[in-house]
Amino acid sequence: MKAAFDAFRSLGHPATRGRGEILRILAESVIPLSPREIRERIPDPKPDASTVYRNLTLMVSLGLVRSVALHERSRRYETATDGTHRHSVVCRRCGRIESFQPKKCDLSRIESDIRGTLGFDVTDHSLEFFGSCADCEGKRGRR
Amino acid sequence: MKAAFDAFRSLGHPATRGRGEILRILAESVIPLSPREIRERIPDPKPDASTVYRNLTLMVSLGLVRSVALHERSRRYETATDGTHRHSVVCRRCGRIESFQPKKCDLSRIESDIRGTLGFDVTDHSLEFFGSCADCEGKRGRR
DNA sequence: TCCTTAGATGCAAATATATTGCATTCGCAA
DNA sequence: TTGCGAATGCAATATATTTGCATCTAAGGA
Repeated sequence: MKAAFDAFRSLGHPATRGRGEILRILAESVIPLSPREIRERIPDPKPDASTVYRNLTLMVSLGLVRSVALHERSRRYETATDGTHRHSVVCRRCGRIESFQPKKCDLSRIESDIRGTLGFDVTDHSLEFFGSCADCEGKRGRR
Repeated sequence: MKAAFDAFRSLGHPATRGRGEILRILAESVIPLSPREIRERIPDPKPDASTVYRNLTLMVSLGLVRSVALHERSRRYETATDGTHRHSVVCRRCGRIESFQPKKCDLSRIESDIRGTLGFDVTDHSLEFFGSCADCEGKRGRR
């Protein structure tokens, strides 16, 4: 967890326990977490919820964390420090979430088309999949 | 707008003015709209906000409308009746949104991989791009 | 190690967004 | 035209997020 602290210091922000905990929790999770879930996993004494929000915002702007939108009421966050990029798969029936690293995520063609037609310089994208997980799939029709 | 009314009736739901207006407004918009924006565009007398929410939820479940998550506080909605599928591009600087129809959106490879590795039956996906629009791009560094 | 200070935190209050219960009204099929 | 089940308005409530401000703390310098 030393690395987490250095990440903040080297970017000119004090390293606090809460910040370290948030990064640790996100690094340990295999799926993106909501601010509430993150806070619940921090051992007591927990930081105030507002602190968690403020830190997540900061971390996103520093590029340490990425926000993910899974069509829920709140946003989720995932670690971005490992340079990887994950996509989430959400079950529309039970809400189960899984994340995976794409073998190759080649959207560069689309991104260059966007630059050409809309003049946007695309820096990143967000891709989520929705459907039914294996369990719910098996139960289909049994309602 | 007759079509909109028939869409509801044929699905077993009464066609009301509010429902027709919501579908019309979404069909006329070139970008996804938030519930608030949709309601603002409905001529007086406007339906109650709760009615707008209830109807959007219904329309999503009927497949008439699709929800889009652009990493904002609220969800946005777009028409789904034309069978097309759009992707949004969001400017991180000014918030400007543009939508486009992908020439070809071939994520079927990824989707079949997902079925194979995670056992999920993927029925749809959501893809958004983020970056800087042409205007903001031009202003870069001029802060 | 102690001191200083910019920045971080806790707490409370304010907003924004979304949902729900219930009485009333409306769409539409007979 | 009438009756019923579904839709709506309204008010209350829930949830998510943001903000002001007083206090506390991390981290560099003396």
